[in-house]
Amino acid sequence: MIKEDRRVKQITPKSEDFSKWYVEIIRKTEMADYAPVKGMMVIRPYGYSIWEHIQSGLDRRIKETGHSNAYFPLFIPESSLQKEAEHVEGFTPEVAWVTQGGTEELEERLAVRPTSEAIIGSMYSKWIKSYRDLPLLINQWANIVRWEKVTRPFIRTTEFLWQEGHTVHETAEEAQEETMKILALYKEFAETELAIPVLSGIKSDREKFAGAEATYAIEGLMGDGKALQMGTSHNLGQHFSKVFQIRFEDREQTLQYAWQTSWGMSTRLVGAVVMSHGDDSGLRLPPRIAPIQVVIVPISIGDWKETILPTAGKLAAGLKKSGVRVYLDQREEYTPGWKFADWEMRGVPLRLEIGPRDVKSGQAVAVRRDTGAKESLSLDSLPQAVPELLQSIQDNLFNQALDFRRANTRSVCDYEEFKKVIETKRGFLLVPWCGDRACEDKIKEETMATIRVIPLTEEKTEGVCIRCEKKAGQQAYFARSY
RNA sequence: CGGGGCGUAGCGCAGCCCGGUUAGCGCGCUGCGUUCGGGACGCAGAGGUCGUGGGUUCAAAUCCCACCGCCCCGACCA
Repeated sequence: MIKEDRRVKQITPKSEDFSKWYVEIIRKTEMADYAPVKGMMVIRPYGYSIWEHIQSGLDRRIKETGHSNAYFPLFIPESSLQKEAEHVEGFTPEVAWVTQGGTEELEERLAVRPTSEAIIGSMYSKWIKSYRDLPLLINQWANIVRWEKVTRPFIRTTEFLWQEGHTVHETAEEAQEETMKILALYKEFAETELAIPVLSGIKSDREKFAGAEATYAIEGLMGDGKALQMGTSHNLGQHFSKVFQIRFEDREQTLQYAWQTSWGMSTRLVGAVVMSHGDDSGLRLPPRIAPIQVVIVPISIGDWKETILPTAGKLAAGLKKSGVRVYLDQREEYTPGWKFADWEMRGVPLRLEIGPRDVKSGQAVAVRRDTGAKESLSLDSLPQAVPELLQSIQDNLFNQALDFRRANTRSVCDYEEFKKVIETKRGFLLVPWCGDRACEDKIKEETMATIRVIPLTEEKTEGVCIRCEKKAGQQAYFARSY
């Protein structure tokens, strides 16, 4: 029998060095590679395919809720970017500038978009005249540049891909409704497609988007106990409409500033999938976003090309017909054992092995990536059984991640205990908080933990602030984060 | 941007202290053959601006300076 450790010799164990484990997975599975410019990466076909599946699931939901895609320019005139004071202040440290076109110095510098509120605001002011033009519901898929000091593949790169929704509404209520609708959409997406349970709620002022009235977010818990912001939905109020003069004549024939929202999710989600589900053997991909959902490995013995391959080929065709993304690995230069390990590392949810014994008995051995469980299934049953198995794997990955998050979410009232848990176990800590920025800052200074979200409950909280012992009106989830 | 570590073949590393033939090893890669139900084996091969640029020296992977990149730990952020 094969010992466990033989399978994993290529990857640093997760428990030994999480960061190293993460980077090794990204590179060894050929998801991405470092580019010549600091902080920039190439997304290779395997990684890009995961992103494409994320895109399609998200794009479908965005369209189903009435939004249309459009595309705005990469460059933003400096004067536009500087209109919203808080926005400029927030983004200035990480904006890349174009100062020259060809050999000519530009009269006005151009910002490479760090986000598109400014450029979109300047266009919306031209398009919106009447309440009849509202709501305006636009999304764009784009690349973004933020000059970050510390980068990590997928999680934080200088350039990244994302979608950003930018909507305009007649009333504050409608804008708020939109903000919450998208927050719910993001949560549902993360949980059903990525199999990552997320907390959702509102950000503290300290953590909110530069220029927003309020920021809502979904937060996932990664395998090392650190939180990751996975999507944000902002209620922009009238901040941008006032500076970009986005005005409309309302139903009472008075001129009003419009109410806006913006929201985004990015290629960071690919990193979230790796860090939520991966294990010591490599990736474990949720079937819904896996580039390959099922790999068929024929056991290459003797005259296998005549005796086994036809059956394997028929099986592959049958699965493809039932909508499964299947790959028949008929490479001759690798042994079956090598292929098993390789596909496990790449996170393929389900493997089907077919050897001489299986052909004889009309079966195949199915091996789940999530549990490692093996079972023999009849070939006839597979076109039905495989989609069910994939769903079961999807559900199990979600449940495992949920168990992990539950085990690592703690209610704490004592600050000493808080510090101890953050230091030793990490995870989410739900604690009473007075609502003061000063306490939040001190907690960050002293423990490196920040408020991830403040849950959206109507319930009143009893007790006193964990840090200052004033009366706490609310509870907040704290964690160390990426 | 601060503190620490690292950069030698595609990947992982040795060599560097104490400068001195053609710069090594494992894996991977190429060819041929035997194999193949959990990372096969034999034989033959290919592959290197020793991160980049300067300097010291008769001589630099090795010593000195600068720069670049990556990783970790902090300050800032999808």
